[in-house]
Amino acid sequence: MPAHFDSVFTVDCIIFGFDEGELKILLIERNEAPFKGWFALPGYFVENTEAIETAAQRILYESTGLKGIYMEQFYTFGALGRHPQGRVITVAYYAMIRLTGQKDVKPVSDFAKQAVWVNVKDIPELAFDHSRIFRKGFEKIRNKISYQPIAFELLPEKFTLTQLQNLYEVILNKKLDKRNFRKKMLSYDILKELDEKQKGVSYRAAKLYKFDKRKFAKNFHKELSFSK
Amino acid sequence: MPAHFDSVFTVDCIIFGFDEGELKILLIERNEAPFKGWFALPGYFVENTEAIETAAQRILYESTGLKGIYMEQFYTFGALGRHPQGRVITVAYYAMIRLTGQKDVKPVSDFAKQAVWVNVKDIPELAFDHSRIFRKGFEKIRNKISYQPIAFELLPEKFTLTQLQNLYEVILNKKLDKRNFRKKMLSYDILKELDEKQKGVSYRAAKLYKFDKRKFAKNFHKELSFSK
DNA sequence: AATATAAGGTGTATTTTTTACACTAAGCAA
DNA sequence: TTGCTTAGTGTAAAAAATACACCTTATATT
Repeated sequence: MPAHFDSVFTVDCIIFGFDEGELKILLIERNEAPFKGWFALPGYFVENTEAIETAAQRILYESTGLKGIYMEQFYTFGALGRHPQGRVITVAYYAMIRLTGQKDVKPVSDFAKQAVWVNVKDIPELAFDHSRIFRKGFEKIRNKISYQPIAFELLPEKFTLTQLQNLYEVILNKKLDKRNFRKKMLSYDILKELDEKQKGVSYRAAKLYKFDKRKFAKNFHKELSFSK
Repeated sequence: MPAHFDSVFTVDCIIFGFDEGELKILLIERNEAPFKGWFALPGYFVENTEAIETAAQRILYESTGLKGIYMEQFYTFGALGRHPQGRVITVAYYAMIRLTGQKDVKPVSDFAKQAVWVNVKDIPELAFDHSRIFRKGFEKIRNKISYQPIAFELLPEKFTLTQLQNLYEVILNKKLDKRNFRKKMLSYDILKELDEKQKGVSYRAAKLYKFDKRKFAKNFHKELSFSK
């Protein structure tokens, strides 16, 4: 690696997952200088023959083994001095993935010692300006969830309304009213009620729902919003 | 200029102005290849010792002679093949400026033959992927105006409610109801009513208002929105 | 001075959306 | 059978959004 960079750019990714009622992101522990031993967002240099999008997809794949996940670019960081070795521009993306719980995450690249899922409430100080990048990205999805149904990507394909509400609650960081939440969510008419019920719970099982892309495309001109 | 670039990046700016009831952007006519003779967004390469923000400010200054205007980064374009000479990443910003009508715009740099204000409804096909950049930026301010008072930056310091409404109408591209608009805008309590009236009109003069930053900071937790 | 012209400025009733709030039903476990 | 835990439901009140039309005021014209 060169001692000093000239106009290099990287892609960093905030990869969100929802697991056991907690919103988490994937962090890697760096295995090389600078910031060796620190936690950081998964990211790497972009090849010169690679579109930014493609680089983001590659980084996601190297971090999680997943392909074809929707990623959204949310900001580009280019302050002087944000990288100790020289001028680096970073294009930041976020992704939301479906954690089935059992799936282990094994980063392929060797610049990372390990990858871990960390609750968004417990994010430590990160390498470079990654703390700032994280805050900006988190704020972005918090805003976006209010008018776009991005939350479904974090849930299993079949989910209960209570799970959906919990997810909204952890993203928005506030309690919502159960009746109002259900009323409103159902009123958008973008969910498909299944004939199935939850299994393996030691109490009354809840109905399962699916996100219905077709209905969404037809009905979704209104905006979603939750204030209590 | 090199025949082929390696990992170079640029900043392009959409500079909005509001003049005689029309929303316009500043375009330059390119004076060098590629796309010589085409219209393009003002933009240029970023120096390696320059923060992205600084480059955006510099480009604004070179295009308009203005300094210290608020600019917002809205997207970074990095598809392969978007520049005929090689890989170029472009960070796009928009700015909103106060056109006092008489002010001429004289671009300093010699890569531009001329700079012109063009109504957003009459934008021609632009160089590179600038048409796409424009559309994305315009969409952004259209969304943003609904919940942030960015519109005031386009108006003279003192303005009438009708002027403000006209501006909203051209940005949102729809007619608004006069009584509802006024009621709502005044209800936010972010305007200061002045003791002055419009001058030089051949009909009843309207009251002038100012945007009141203090009131805004105090009162503005709600969101602005207009649907009719 | 009278009149015409053009935009300024205002209120209310209706509909829609948001909010607040509490109990019964169902399923499992002991 | 009882207890525990979450599922699931409705209504009334408040707030926000919408639809809608006429009088006022300043200037220009005759």
